[in-house]
Amino acid sequence: MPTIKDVANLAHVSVATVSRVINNKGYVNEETRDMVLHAIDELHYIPNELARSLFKKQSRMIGVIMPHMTSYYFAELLEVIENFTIEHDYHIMVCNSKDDWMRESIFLKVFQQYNIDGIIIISNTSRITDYQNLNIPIITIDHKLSEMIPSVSSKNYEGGKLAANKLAATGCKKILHFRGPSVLPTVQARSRGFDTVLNQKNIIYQNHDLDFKSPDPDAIWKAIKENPDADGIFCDSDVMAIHAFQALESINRRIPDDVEIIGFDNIEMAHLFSPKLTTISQNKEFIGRYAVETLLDLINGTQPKKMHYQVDVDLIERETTKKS
Amino acid sequence: MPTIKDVANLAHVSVATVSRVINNKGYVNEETRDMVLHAIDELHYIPNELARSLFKKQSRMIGVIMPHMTSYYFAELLEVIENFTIEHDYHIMVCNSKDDWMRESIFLKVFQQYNIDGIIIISNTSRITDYQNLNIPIITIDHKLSEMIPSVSSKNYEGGKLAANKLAATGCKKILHFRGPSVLPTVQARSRGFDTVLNQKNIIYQNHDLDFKSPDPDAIWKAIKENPDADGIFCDSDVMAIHAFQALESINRRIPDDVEIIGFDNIEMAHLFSPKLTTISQNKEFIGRYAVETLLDLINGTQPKKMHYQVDVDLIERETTKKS
DNA sequence: TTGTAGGCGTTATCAT
DNA sequence: ATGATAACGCCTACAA
Repeated sequence: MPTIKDVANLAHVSVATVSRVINNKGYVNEETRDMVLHAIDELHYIPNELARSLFKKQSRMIGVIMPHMTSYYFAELLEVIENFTIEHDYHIMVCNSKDDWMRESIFLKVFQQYNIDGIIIISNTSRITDYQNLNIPIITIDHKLSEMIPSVSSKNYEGGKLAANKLAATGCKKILHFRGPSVLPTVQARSRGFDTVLNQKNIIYQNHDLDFKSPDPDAIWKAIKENPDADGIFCDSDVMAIHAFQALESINRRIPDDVEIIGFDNIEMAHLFSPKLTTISQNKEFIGRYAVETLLDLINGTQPKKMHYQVDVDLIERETTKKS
Repeated sequence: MPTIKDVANLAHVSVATVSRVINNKGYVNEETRDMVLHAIDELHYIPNELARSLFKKQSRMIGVIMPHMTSYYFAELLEVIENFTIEHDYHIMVCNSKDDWMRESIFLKVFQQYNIDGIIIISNTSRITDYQNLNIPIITIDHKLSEMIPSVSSKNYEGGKLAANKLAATGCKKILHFRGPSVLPTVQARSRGFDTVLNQKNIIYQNHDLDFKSPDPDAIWKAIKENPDADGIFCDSDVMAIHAFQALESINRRIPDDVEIIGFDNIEMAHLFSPKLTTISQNKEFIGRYAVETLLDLINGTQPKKMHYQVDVDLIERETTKKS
C-alpha cells in the first residue's frame, strides 16, 4: 500500500501539499496539483482512513445494534440504513445484540474503541445505564431510551386504533389480540390504542402475549380453538397472523367471512398468501432514512426539531377483512 | 476519552509499561501491574483500536458484501457470520452491493482504506477484475471468483438431483422448473443436476428463468396455466414455490395429489404454510461458520485444505410431495 | 504557494 | 523490570 509519502516523493512535493490536494483544502498551484494527481493515479494511492480517523477523532463509521437480523422488518430496516449511510459516505458496523444487554454494552465499548461517529440502536430492552456517559450521538428506533436521546418509531397507538376501528366497523363482536411481549413499549402503545376503541364500543377482546422472534404456534391454536365465537383477530406481527391463518383453516373457519384477520408490519410475504393479508403497514423506508439523517445531523452538531418522532402507519386493506 | 498517557501518568509509570499490561506482553512486576490496572479502572480507559490498527496494519474488522439483505437466506447468513466474527473478537462492516459491480469495487476500496483484515463476498456477479491485486484475504459464498480464491457453497448439483429423484420416484410425468437467472453458476449447477436425472428417466420438463429477489408472479401463473398437465414443480427458491402454490390453488389443483412442489433454501416461512413446503435445505449455519473460520485461517496465514468447499444439502420432505 | 514539524494513540525496539 | 523513543499514515499550524 503506497502512503502519502510515496506520492509526495514521486510528485517531488511535500506531504503537506499532497494532503492539500486530496482534501481540496488550502492553496495549491494548478500545475503542482496536476503532478500530485498524476502521482496518485500512478501509484493507485488511497488515503488510509484509519490514520485519518485517528487524527480527526472520527471514523465515518456508524454503529448499528439490532436485536436480531432474520426477521423481515429488521432486515429491511438494515437495508435502508445501509443505503443512506453509504449515500453520505459513512459505513456501518453491525452488531447483533440478541436482546441481551450485556452484549449491547460490550458493543458500546467497541464503538468507542473504533471512534464510531454515531450509533443507531434498534432494541426492545431499554437499559439506560451505559448510554449516559457515552459522548457519541445516538438515535434509537422503536423505543425511547430516555427523554434526552432522540428516537423514531411508528405511531403504534394509532396502529392499534386503526385495527380496532376496522374490525368494529365490519361488525366484529369478539376479538382476539395476539400481541408481542407486553413489557415492550411498542406493544403497550398498540394495545392502548386498540383497547381504547374497543372499550368505547363495548366490544369484547382478549389479549395473548407472544414472542416476536418465534411466536409459539400452539398458543395461537389453543386460543383460537378455545374461542370458537371469536370473529376478529388482530396480530402484532404478520408472522403471527400467518399462524392464526393456519389454525383457522385447520378448523374450517372461513376468512374473512367467519373470522377477520389484521396483521402488523406489512412484510413482503403478507401479500403472497391467499387470501392476501390485511395489515397495518410500518413505513420502514421512512424510519430508516429518518434515523440516519437525524443521526448525521446530530453528529454535525444540530439537534433534531422533534426529540421523539412518530411515523404514520397505514391500514392496508386486502383480503382478510370485510369491506366496511 | 482517556489515553494510555493518562493512565501512565496516574499510575506513575511509562506508557510502555501500560501497553505491556493491557497486552499481557513482556515482563511487568505484579505490583506495578496492579497500579496500572487500578488506574485503568479509575479512568475507565479503553484502548483506542484505531491507533492500534494503524500500527499493526490490521483492524480486526471483516468486510461483508452482500447482494441484498432482505431475503431470508442472506439475512440468516449475515446473522451467522456476525455471530462467529464476534466470537473471535472481530467486527463486521456490512455493504450492500445491490448486485452492482461498480458498488462492489467501491467497497473494495473502502475496505482497503480501513485496513480491513478480510472480506466475505456473497455475490452473484463474478467479476474478477479488482480482486486480483488486492492483498486482503477473501472468501466467497455461493460462487467462485477464481480458482485461487477460496469459496464455499451448497452442493447445488446434488440439490437438483435430489429434487428430480424425488419427483421421479413419486411418478411425475411432466415437470416445471422455476429457476433463478440461468447466468448464475448456482442456478446452472442445480439445473444440471436436475436435468441429468430427468433426461435419464425420460421425464419431460420445462425451465423458466426468474429473478431471485422478486420473481414475477405473472410468469409463474402463466406457465402453470399453460401447462395443465404438469404434475410436478421444482423451484429454485421457497418464495417462488409459494407463488406456484397460489397459482395452483387459484385453479383448484390439489397439492400434492394433482401437483407436487419442491422448493429450495428451507426458509423459516417454508413450514408456516399449509400444506407445509417440501424443500431442499441449504445449511446456512454451516456455510456461514465455514466462511468465517476459513477467512480467519487465511488471515493468520494458513491455507484452507479445500479451495472450494461444497456443503451438503438435504431434502426436507413435508406436505407438498407424495410419499415415495 | 509550499515545506517543516508536531501530534493523533498505540506498539515495539532498544537501552538502562 | 522499566523507560525513552521511533514508527504507523495522516493532518494542520506555522514558517518561509
